[in-house]
Amino acid sequence: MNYQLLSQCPLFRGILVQENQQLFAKINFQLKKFEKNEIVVCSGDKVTHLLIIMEGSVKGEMIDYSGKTVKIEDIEAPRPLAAAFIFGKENSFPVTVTANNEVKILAIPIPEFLKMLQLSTKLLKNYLYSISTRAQFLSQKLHFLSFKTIKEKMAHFLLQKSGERLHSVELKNTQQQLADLFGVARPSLARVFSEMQQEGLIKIEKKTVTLLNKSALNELLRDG
Amino acid sequence: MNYQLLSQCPLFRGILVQENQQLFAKINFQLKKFEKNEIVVCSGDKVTHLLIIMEGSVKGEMIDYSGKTVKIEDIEAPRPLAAAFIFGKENSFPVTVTANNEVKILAIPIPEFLKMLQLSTKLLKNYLYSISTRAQFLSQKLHFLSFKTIKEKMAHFLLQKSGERLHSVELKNTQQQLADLFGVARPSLARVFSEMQQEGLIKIEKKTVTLLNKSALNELLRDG
DNA sequence: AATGTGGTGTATCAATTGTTACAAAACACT
DNA sequence: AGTGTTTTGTAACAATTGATACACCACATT
Repeated sequence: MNYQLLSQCPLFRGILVQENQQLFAKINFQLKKFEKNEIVVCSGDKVTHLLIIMEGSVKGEMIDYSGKTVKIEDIEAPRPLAAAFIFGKENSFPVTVTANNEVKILAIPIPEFLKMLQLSTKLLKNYLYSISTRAQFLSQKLHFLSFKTIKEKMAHFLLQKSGERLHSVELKNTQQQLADLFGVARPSLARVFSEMQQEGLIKIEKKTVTLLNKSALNELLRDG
Repeated sequence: MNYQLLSQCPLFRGILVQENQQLFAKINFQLKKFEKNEIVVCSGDKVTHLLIIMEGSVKGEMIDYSGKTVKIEDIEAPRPLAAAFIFGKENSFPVTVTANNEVKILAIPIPEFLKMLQLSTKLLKNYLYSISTRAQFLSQKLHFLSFKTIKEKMAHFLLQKSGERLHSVELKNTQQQLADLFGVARPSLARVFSEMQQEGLIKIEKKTVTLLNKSALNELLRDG
């Protein structure tokens, strides 16, 4: 197996090639090959292994309620597959995964992976880091979506960017990119910008947004 | 320490009292007492310990950007505190935690907790289960919020409830409860119900919703 | 039967946002 | 400076939803 490549995978980052070799020597695992268009896992399959793509890329497709398939995302080597679904309540794949090209996949049975986690503190840390960070990311995203109006989202965004001390924010994205991030239409975003400016909440000069009234911005979040 | 109580905590569920005793004998930990209104952790503090509330309850408060505090939630014993923030990228508390009454808190340094995870397979499983399930929950919630119109949310809800085979759904909640779940106003929900009925998508009889055109419902999700 | 209560269907109006369109401004490149 | 492209500001209108109000129905209680 290519341990050099493995160490590029977030899960095994920072672990010496030699350590990995010793680690894998103690457990059972399989290295599976899939031809192009071959199905790797089916939606609904029980998750029994940790699957790590070592070579090639796969696509995830969801089967909708009428039977049609909709492409979700591409995953490229070297990355684990559905890491959040290994140990959770719902332990069957939500998507059907198909090989985009010739693919090599490392399959570690869950009990074996548990063993590995207990053998290597670094691996355990890496794994906990990855799923915790993902949970944090989701949690933050969810909090962001909980703001209903564009003005609230904007206030939250600006306050977060500025931190506790600063009173100005440098926008590094275009309005269009910001609008996409917020999930709103670009003119709507621009309208909110000019409204907030008229209300004396912010001042916009080119790409710099100055927060003139942080307290008022905060109240927008609470009352909304 | 009260190991009986500990085993009621999701993290230690299914582990014999005796095992827990042996486990805790091998590590360093502290049992801290806090008086009412005493601050347990401050927003911004580095997360250095796993904190588990053993007795009493605490409240989490967020300090906003202008310095005011806003209550977020109450947490009652026995439950861990901010379990998702222990190992993630952002490893400082997002909230300030204060004791609601006299509180006993079990504090395990992170390196010690890692040791415990490697010593007890059951504990490791429990912990992975809890944070994975949380990630799944968040992911699902996020997916749900990604639908913009009420009609889309409704279609998703009904298709999910009905599954692949069934063609009818029994509503176990009132419209008000459903509206709260969707985060919309009750009359808006009722309006969407009647619109979808007029369009021939569904049929409503008392608490039973019959899905007349699953394909059309699916297309609502994709195009929206 | 009378009454009260909670849930539902619906209408009206206001607020917010999306859509489309277009002009001005900023920018990059020659 | 001149030209073409991207970005921004803004307006007019449509679509969606929230807010409020009220009538109606089902049901339980008396």
